[in-house]
Amino acid sequence: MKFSKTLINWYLENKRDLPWRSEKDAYYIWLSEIILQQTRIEQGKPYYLKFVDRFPSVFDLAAASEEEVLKLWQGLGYYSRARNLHASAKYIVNELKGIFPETYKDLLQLKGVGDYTASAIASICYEEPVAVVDGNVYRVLSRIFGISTPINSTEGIKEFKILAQKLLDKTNPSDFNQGLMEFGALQCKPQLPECPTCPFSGNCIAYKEQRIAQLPIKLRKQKIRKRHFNYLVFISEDKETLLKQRKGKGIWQGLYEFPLVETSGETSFENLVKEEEYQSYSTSENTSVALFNELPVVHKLSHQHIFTRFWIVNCRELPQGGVPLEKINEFPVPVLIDKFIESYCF
DNA sequence: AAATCGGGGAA
DNA sequence: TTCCCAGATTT
Repeated sequence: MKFSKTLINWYLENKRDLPWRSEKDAYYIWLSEIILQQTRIEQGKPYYLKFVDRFPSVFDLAAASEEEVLKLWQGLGYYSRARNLHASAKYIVNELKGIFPETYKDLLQLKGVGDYTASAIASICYEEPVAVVDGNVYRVLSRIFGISTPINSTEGIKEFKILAQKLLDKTNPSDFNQGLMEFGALQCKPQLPECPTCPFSGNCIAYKEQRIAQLPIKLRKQKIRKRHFNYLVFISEDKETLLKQRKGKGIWQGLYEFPLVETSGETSFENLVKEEEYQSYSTSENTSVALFNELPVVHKLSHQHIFTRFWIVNCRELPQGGVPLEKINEFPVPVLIDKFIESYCF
């Protein structure tokens, strides 16, 4: 039987019931696709429900502040997705009169929408015959067709896209694309795939040659950078603290955190404030400093390990821009900061 | 072409 | 621990 026919039959029998499934409105599909980038369904699902509830239309999303969008995104990671989502919503409302782009080519113009997401929206919402290639698709195709080209090489990216496009059922792109991904997620799993019950096992090259565990092939392992963060948690007598918004290039852009002193290693409070601008009000009289955690909290990102110490600085008053402690939960913060706030209980 | 950007779940 | 997740963007 034809590949696409077998696949779609499997999909119609096995597909999960998900909140965005059978949805055709591009706004909702777009929302779900951005949320699910590099994110497991089970992790993204509650966020999707929150966003749909708070922003039922692209107009609601466009009218919100970036801070509110980031607050709703808090904990999901890759925060540029939230900022791009918000920017694109404003672009759609202001430049396109709220009408969503309807082709792969036009969808690509949206910030945060690349080849995968444009293909997903175009095929699911408009039945445009463009194949999606996500992590699931790489795995399924590399195994069934026995392809050893590294999936994160320029060659591989091109080769798998062409193959998926060739296999695509042009009369039913939506079910084909979703079926291929669903098949990878449920049947052709990374570990211990369900080969005995697989409808393709008879034609699967990796299965025949016992290379299931070796495919797909992925190159390079990024080395992890170690960093040392010292957060100054000011607490004034009128129960205020200081928060600063992260700007510029690195991690957590747009999120808030306590005043940060990054050092090359563990350090003392004296060394901490010596070179920083906080000494004006952190070393004056009537202040007391206490190291909250002797053992650094290790916050692990996929590309860096952050060794963190929190320093509690009780002081009489803060210069300006203090945040009342009861309002601290209104700010979008990294998980690292949120966990501290939860554990400290001001 | 390679680096960067989060956080969590599973083995 | 290690790998991976409905990837995109910057360097």
